Amino acid sequence: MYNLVDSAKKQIDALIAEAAQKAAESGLLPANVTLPGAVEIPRDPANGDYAATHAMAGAKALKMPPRKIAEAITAHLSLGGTYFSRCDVAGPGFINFFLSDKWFMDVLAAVETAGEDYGRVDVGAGQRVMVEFVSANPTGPMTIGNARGGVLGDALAAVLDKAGYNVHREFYINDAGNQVELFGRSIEARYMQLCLGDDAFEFPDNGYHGEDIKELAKMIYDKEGRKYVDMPSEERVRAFVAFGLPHNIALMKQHLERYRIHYDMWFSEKTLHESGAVAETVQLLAENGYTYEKDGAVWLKNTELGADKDEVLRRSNGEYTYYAADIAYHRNKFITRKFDRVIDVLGADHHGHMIRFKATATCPVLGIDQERLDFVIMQMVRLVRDGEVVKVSKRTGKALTLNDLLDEIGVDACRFFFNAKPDTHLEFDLGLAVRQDSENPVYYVQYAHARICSLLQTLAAEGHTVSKTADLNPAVFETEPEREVIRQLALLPEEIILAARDYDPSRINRYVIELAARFHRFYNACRIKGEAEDVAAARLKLADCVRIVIKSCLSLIGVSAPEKM
RNA sequence: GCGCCAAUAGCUCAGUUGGAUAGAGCAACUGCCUUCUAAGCAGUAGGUCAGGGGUUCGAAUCCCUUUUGGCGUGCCA
Repeated sequence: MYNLVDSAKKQIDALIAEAAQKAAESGLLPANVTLPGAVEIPRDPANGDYAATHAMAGAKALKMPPRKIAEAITAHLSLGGTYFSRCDVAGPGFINFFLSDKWFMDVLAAVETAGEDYGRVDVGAGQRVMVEFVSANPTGPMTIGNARGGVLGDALAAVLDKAGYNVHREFYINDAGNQVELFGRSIEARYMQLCLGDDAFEFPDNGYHGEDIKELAKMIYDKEGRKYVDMPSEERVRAFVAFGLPHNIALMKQHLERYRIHYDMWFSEKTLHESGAVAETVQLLAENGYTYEKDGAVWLKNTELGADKDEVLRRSNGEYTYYAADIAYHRNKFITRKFDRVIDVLGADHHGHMIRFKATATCPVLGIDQERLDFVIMQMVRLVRDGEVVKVSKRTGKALTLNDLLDEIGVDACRFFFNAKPDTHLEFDLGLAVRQDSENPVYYVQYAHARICSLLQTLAAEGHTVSKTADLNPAVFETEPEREVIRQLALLPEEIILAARDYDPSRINRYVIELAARFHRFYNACRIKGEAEDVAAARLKLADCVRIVIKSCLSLIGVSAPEKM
């Protein structure tokens, strides 16, 4: 575990505390003061590699001008044996620290030692965390919204893994309930129309109008002919569901694998009904007075738990609702399978459900630890074609499927593009996305990787191989572009910590774009061939470290790192 | 109506627990390949951080409010 940024910041905290103590002893500062400031990385490197705000933050408590406090501190700082070569007081009272050569070398050494595991931290301490994501209804193909949820969930899981959590990826299959019934009746209608003519059988209200339903009916017809025509409707629908669901689920698995998403488990909602877990959960709530009956249905007193409305758990027809099953499902996650933390990645169209479910989770008899249940709500994807918003709906069948999207723009571009901050709306312009040119930032990053691979290969052919950090001249990185690259390399562990803390894997995109940019700048400003031997060796090492980190970041977000472009 | 999310350059978006002169990409314009990949780099131009109050040494960031947009508010999932 290497985190040179954290090490440097901690050193500064300690240095300032020590200097403040000495300043107090010499009477320059009041005694027994603790300064609350923070250590930051200034935007402009002219303001130092790190800046401490302690003097400004403490001005009020000490009743002294910030600059005077800063000067009292710096007068007592001893930087010998630290990562810093000098420090200044600047602006309103910042104490700016400048890094020494040793720090830059230690960063490269950290990348060298850890390899592609560089950036790993242990904030998770091995806690078991489940990330449930996509969980699309198996009543049709996955859409562009699922494309976003898939990337977000999978990359979040990868980030949490790198942050030291024990991660489990799960897909919840909604293979029970009304929508499944409707799915079966939609196939039935298409099948009967195929056998008896379009007007011979009425299509159900709110049925699924997609082409895929017609194809399923056609497959049944081609395989078994008119066998089902005279069967009672109920039996026929059951048979069609039994055919259609596994077919669709297999297809979803196939498409998600293509999207480089692999689940540890596909969890069937139906099994919760069959095992009695749903009935048991509703029973438990009823026994403890959290339910009431109205109009023949069983309701959950969710308003008593802080929600804006009550929920039906068992419909008047005797069937349990999705809501009841979802409670049972979360009891399964926490109680049966004992996950330390559960994260559900949901679309914004489910946020109402999330809010009410959070209220339900406070119900003490359920044993769901709401402190350990988190939601990532991702805003909708707006699909735009030629400047016009395209309306999509699974039920009307007018959706662009995930698989079509992968055909059009490729897995890499798709994974990179959809890994955007969850809580902002994402505009997806079809015309733009189809373009496989430099407009897409994924090529920018991949190009940096390919460029380095080519560079290493070319130089290796001339006898220049990558050295060990220990063999480098420690004072050789003199130019700003070189140092900028190393500063960025050092930042990865912090990025992993923040991405895991905020459930925002898109930080990795931004991080790796910035790393690539700094590398390209370095590449244009600094040559390797023809330079003095120690300079060439150090720069080659630098390039190799960038290669390692780009590759591991891309792998984290599920994007390939080509060696040639 | 109520609830959740958002509003930053012409467009798409960054902006680290409140920090120094608000950044990048695209689009526009100007340069840079007989030398390691020009899918690259350097530069120019572009801003009432939606509007208005407040908190403090200091606000795009925190609080209040108004406006605009998206989503939700089913015995659907």
